[in-house]
Amino acid sequence: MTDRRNELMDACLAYFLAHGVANLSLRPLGEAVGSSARLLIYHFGSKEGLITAVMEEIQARVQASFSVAADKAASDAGPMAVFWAWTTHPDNLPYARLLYEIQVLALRNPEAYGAYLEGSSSGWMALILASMPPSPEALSKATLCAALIDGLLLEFLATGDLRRTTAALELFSRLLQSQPSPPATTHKKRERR
Amino acid sequence: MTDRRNELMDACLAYFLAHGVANLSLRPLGEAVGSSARLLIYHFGSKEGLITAVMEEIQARVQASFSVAADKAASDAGPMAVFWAWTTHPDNLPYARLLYEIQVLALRNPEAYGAYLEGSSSGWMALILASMPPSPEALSKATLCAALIDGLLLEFLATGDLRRTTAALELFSRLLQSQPSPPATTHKKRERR
DNA sequence: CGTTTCATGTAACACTTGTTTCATGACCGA
DNA sequence: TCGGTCATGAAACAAGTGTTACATGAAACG
Repeated sequence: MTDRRNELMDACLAYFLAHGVANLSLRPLGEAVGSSARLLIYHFGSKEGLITAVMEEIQARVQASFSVAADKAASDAGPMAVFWAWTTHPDNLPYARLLYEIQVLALRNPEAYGAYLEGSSSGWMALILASMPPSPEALSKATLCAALIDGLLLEFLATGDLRRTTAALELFSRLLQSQPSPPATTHKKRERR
Repeated sequence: MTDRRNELMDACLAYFLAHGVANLSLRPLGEAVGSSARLLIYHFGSKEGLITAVMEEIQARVQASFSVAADKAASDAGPMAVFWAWTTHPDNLPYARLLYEIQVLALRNPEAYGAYLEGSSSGWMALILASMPPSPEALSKATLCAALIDGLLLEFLATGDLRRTTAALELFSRLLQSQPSPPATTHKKRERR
């Protein structure tokens, strides 16, 4: 019943990753996936329905793929290094690019794209917070880490310079580990790692 | 001679800041600026010519506005704090949003938008590098600072949470100042931790 | 077999896109 | 006053947009 629909969904997903969603047009998309604009509307109701369906699928895949990677290397390296390695992998990079695109689109019309932002930067915040020991600065620290990954990833996408961006991340990790405790706490308690 | 053109340019610039450039359409733009698509093409040659002209003007304004702010508070606070305060100012924020938009657009078609990326993240790299003492880790450090500002700004644009993002930036500044020297220099190899 | 549902193709509809053509004033130097 | 740029308007053009109406073939089910 939804057999052909699933096939189309997979093909559309690949097309989204390759061409983005900002200037999406049904007729070229239909032709690229071996179908037609007519059938895309038939199976997904409308262009917006198609985008919604595909983006939900993308979000599910991203989370699934990342959770696998995160479990596998839970305490192997730092969580940030794990996430960085996963995101910059060539297989996963198109997802990041697409999520950036949607995030920027959502800045202008949140009612259309705001729903997909859960999987983006602020969505990872909770995940980061959960993997951190609670502290009065946990929120700032999580924001810091998330923003840094975001910025480095955008820089990597723009320049393709994996070495420089990775070096910057490693420098940050060193900074983070060298100073676990903020300047003014009650009384300098030893932090064990 | 180019009198009316300058008026139109100013109005278009404001429209760009308010509505973005991704889904720009000449007829609504013309109406919004008290003109018509016909005249926009007449004065700027084509839609692309208009975008080029307006983006160049925007870039000039951004650099001018920021250099003023930077001179005024050169060593007042840290350079990052100065830049952060300038960027998050409500008057300047639309510029950042537009530059993000163009940066993401440039990820998909660099031949159209790549030229405007000089004012964006990687463009600031040289500026940051110049304001830093030279060191073997200067490049990583500059990349780190630029990416962090980028990520935090994107997070601020998406969530509007100025307090949290600013706190994260301050935490980062503290981290940076607490560890000015990298781990492995010539002497002093007691970096074992 | 008849009927109903699903999948698909063709063609159209109403609309928007960037751009161009033609025409009309307005102003300005000669 | 004449000629010539400059600015502007109305309308059209070809192409592309999402979407829909109509028709058709196949397959499933009674």
